[in-house]
Amino acid sequence: MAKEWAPGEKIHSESELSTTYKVSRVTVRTALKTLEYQGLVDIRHGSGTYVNNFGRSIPTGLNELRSMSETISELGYEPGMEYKVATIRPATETEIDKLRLDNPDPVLYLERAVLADGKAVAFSYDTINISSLPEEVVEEMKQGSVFASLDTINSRPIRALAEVDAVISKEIGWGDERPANDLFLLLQQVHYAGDGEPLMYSKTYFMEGRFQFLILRTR
Amino acid sequence: MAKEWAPGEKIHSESELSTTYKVSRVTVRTALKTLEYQGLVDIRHGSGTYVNNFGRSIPTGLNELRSMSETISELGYEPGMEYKVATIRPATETEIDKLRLDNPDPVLYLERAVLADGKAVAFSYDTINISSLPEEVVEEMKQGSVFASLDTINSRPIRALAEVDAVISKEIGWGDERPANDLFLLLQQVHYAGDGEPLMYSKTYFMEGRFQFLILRTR
DNA sequence: TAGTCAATAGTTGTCCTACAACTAGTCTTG
DNA sequence: CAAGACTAGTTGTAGGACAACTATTGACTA
Repeated sequence: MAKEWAPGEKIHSESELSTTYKVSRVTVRTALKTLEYQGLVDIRHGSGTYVNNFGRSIPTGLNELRSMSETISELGYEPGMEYKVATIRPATETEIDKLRLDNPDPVLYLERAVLADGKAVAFSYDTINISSLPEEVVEEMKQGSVFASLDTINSRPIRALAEVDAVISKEIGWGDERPANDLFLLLQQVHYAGDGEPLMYSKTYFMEGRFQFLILRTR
Repeated sequence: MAKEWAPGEKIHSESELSTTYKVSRVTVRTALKTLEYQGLVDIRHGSGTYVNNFGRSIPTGLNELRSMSETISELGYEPGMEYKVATIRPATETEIDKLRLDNPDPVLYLERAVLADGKAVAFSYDTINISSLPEEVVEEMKQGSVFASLDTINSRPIRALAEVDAVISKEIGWGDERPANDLFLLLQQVHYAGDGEPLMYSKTYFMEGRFQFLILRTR
C-alpha cells in the first residue's frame, strides 16, 4: 500500500479502501492496525481513520530493530566498520547469563568502531552466541556485517531488549576521535532470534551529539 | 483476557479461544495481534501462537507512555513531586515550534523534582500548551499531577515522541541531591493528544543509575 | 532398515455478509 | 435560538467458509 494520503487529515473509509485495492475489509483493517501501532494513523470508532499530524516527520526510531549499517545508510551516510578485536574466547559470567548459556562456551567477541562517512560515531563491544552457527558464517562475521551474515542462514534477530544509560569513562573507545568530555550514550542490548534464543549481547557507546535517538511512545 | 499461559510454549488455537471466551475469532485475532506487537507472543502461519521466551521478564519500557508517577508507583516506590517553579509566561521560540503555536501565547511552565520514596530521581522542566484548557484545570496543574488533571477533561496524551541524550551540566537540578558527576540522561519529549495536537513539551533529566530505561525493539 | 514422499489433520490468513456501536452533522421542535 | 431527535457514514464484532501453510503420520521405495 503506497503512501498517498500524506497530510494530517482523514483517509478513505475501510470499505472504500477494500474495494479500490481489491482486498477484504479485514485485510485493510489489519494493515491499518499495523499503521496505528507504528503511530502513523489514528483509528476512531464511528468517525474514521486519520493520518497523524507528525506523520512523515518521524525519523526511524529506536523502536524499529535495524542494524547500525542500515540505520546509517538510511540517514544518508556511508556506513563502515573498523575492527579492533575479533576473537573466539570462552564466555564471561555476564555473557553466560545474557546469552542463556550453560557453560563458558566459546563465543565470538568483537570490538569495533562504527563509522559514518569514515568518521567514528560509536564504539561497539559485541558478544555473539556461535553455538548453533556454522563455521563459515562465524568466519564471515569476523570481517563483515554481523546482521548480513546471519541473514544468509536466515536467522536474523527479530527482537531486542535494550537498556539506555549515560556514561562517563576514559576506558571507552580508542583513537583520536574519542570525545574530549568522555561522554557516551550506552545502548546495552540482547538480540533474540525468531525462536526466542539470544543471539547477541552488545554494548554500543555512542558519542553524544553524533546520533539522534528517537522513541515513539504510545498507550 | 488473563495471563494464564505463562510458560514459553504454544497457546490454544484462535478458534478454541474464540469459543471459550465467547467472542468471535476476529476479536481474538486482533487481541493476539496486539500482544504480538508488544513482543509478547509470536504468531506463526499454519503452526500456532507461541508465548515468547522472555515473556514475563519484560519490565515496563519506554515504549509505553506512562506518567512518571505511574511508572514510579509501579516499580514499588512512593511517587512525589517537589515544585520549584510554576508560572504562566509567554512561550519561547523553541516552545512555539515544539507546541505548534503561532504567537508567544501564554504557557504553563513548571520546574519540578521527581521523587521516589522522597528521594529525587529526576529534574523536570515542562511547558504545557494551555490554549485550549479551562482555567480551573490549569490551576490544578500548578500543584498536582499534570496527567491526572488532563484526565479529568479526558484529553490525556496518547502519544509522545522522545529523544534521548547523555548530558553533563552543572546547571541542571538543585538541592543537595544533585549528582556529583553532573551526569544526566535527558529525555526530551513532546506529548500529543488524540487529535494530534501537541499538549506538552518536557525535558526530564534523570540522574544516572536511579532509573532503568528499557526499550523493546522489533522488526 | 533407512529414507523419501504423499496424505492429512490442525492452524493461521483472507474473504464475504451482516449487524451492533459509535460519531458528527442535519433537522425538527419547543 | 437552543436542545434534542434523527440519520447517514464509519469503525467494531459476529459467524461461516475457504485458502495457505505447518508438522506429523504412514506408506512406499531403494
